[in-house]
Amino acid sequence: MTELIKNSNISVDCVVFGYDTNTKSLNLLLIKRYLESETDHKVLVDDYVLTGYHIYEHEKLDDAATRVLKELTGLTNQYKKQFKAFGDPDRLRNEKDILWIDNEKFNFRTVTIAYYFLVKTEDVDLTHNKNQAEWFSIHQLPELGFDHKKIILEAYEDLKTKCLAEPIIFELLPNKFTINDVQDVYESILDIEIDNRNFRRKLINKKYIIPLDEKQIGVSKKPAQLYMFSKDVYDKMYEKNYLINI
Amino acid sequence: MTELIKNSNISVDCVVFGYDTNTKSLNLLLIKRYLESETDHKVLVDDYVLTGYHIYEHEKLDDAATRVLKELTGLTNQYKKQFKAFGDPDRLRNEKDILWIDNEKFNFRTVTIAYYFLVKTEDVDLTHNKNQAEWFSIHQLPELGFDHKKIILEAYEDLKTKCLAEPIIFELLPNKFTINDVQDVYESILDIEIDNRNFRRKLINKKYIIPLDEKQIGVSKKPAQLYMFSKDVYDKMYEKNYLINI
DNA sequence: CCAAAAGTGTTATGCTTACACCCATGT
DNA sequence: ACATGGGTGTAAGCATAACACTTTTGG
Repeated sequence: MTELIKNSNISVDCVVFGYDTNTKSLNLLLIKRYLESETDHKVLVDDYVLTGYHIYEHEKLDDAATRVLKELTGLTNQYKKQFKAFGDPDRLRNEKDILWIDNEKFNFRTVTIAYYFLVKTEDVDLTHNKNQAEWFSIHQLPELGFDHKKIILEAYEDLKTKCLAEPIIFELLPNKFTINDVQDVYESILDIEIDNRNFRRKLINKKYIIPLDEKQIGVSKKPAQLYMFSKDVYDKMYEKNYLINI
Repeated sequence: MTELIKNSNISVDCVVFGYDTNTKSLNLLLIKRYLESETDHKVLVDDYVLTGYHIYEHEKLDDAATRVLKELTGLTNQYKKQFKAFGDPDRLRNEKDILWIDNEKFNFRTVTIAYYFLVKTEDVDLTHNKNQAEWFSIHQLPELGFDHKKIILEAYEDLKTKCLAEPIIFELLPNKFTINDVQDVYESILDIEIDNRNFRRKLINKKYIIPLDEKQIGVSKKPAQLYMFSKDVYDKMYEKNYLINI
C-alpha cells in the first residue's frame, strides 16, 4: 500500500461552512476532541476541532481535502477553496494539544493547508457519524483546539470578501430559490441588513438570475417567485472590468 | 544547531515582483538553474526558477519567506503575501527537474508555500549576486523549471485582483510620486490603458493621496506635482462597504 | 519657439441609497 | 377577514466613461 504512506508533517484542514435555509444561519461543522486520563478518568481534553488529516505520499492537496470532506459528510463536488497554509512551529503546542498529540502520535511541527467548503446543511446527514460532528453557528463557536479558531476566522474573512466578488453564494442555496433567500444568505454571511427593494432590483437585473415558471409550494403565505442561477450565462458575460476601488 | 534542521519536504518559494520606474515595466526576479554532465560536459539543465528554500524546523512560514528574500536581495520589510500552497506529487518530476534533484538531493514530494513580494527594482543590487539572478518582464518569461511557471501565473492573477481592492500599488512606487506614475504602474500590472483625466480626478479626490509642496526636479520637460500616500489616513477612513459586485 | 508631457471640464449614463405602502395568498 | 411575507416606484446623489485641447516647462 505505498499509496497510503502518510506525510506526517503535512496535513489539510477543512473549514466546512454550511448554510441552513430553515434557520437562515451560517454554520460550521466541527468534530469533537475528547480524551480522559487512563488512570483516574479525569477529562483531559474536551473541545472541538476542524476535520483534517495528513496527506498521503501520492496525493494532491486538493484531493486530500476532498477525501477528508467526503469521509465526514459523504459529499463530493462541493465548492472548495484552498485559502491559506498555517505553519507556525508552535501552532499545536497548547497544553491540551500536547496531551492530544502524545496520544495520537503525530508530528508537533505540522504544516497544514487549510481549505474551506461551502455546503447546505440539509445535504449532510449527521445522525450516524462517528466523529460526533456538530453544526455550530459562526457567531457562537465552542472552545476550539489547536490553532483552529484562527484558521476559522481567516476562512470566514476570506469568504466574506469572496462572496462580494464572485457568485459563490449560490453554492449555499438550493437550485431553485427566491430573491429573499439570496438576501438572507448575504445577511447571514456578512452580518448586515440589506434593503430588500434595492437588493431585489439589483438581482433581478442580472441576466444570469433566471425567473422560473414556478412559485414556492407548501408555504403558508403568499408563495414567492422562484429563480435559478445560470453559471453558463454568468461565465459568458463575465469580463473582468478592472475597476480600481481603493 | 537544532535551529537549522530542515524540513526536507516543505519549502517556500518567492515570486518577487519588481516595478521599474524607468522602463515602466513589471518584472520578475528569477535565478539561473544550470547543470552540466560531469562526463561529457553536455548541458543538462539551463533555465530559470523562483528563489526558494526549505523551512527550518523552528521557523515560521512567513519568516522562511522573508529569509529567502533577504538572501537574494538584501531587502527586508517588503510587502509580502502568502498566496497559495502547491503540492502536486508530480510537481518536481519533469525530466530536467529529476536531473536537478538527483544532484541537489531533496525530496521529490515537496509541498511549497508560495509567497509574492512587491519591491522596486531600483532597490535591488544584482551586480554581485551569486545566484545569477535577473529581472524578466512579466510578459517575456524565460524557460522555467519545476512548476514555477504555474506558480508565477497564479501569483500574477492574485496580484491583479488585489491591486484593484487594496492600495498595494504604492509598495511599487517611491515615497514621492506623480499621478502619472501611479497610472503607469496600474497600466503595467493590469496590461490595460486608462484614461488619464478620469484616473487623475479619481486619485486626487482620495484623501490619502496627499499633494506635496514639491515638483519633480531634473526632469527635461514640465515638472509634475508630487504626491505621497498616507497609509494612516487610508486605515482610518477605511470601512468595509460590502458592495456586492457579482 | 518647439517638443513633450502635464494638466484641465463637461456631459450622459448607470448604479446606489433612502424610503413606505399595497398585494396576493393560505388559513 | 386577517396575518404574513411578497412585491413594488421614485428621486437624489454619486461615480464612471467618453472625449480633445491648452498649459507649462526645459532646452
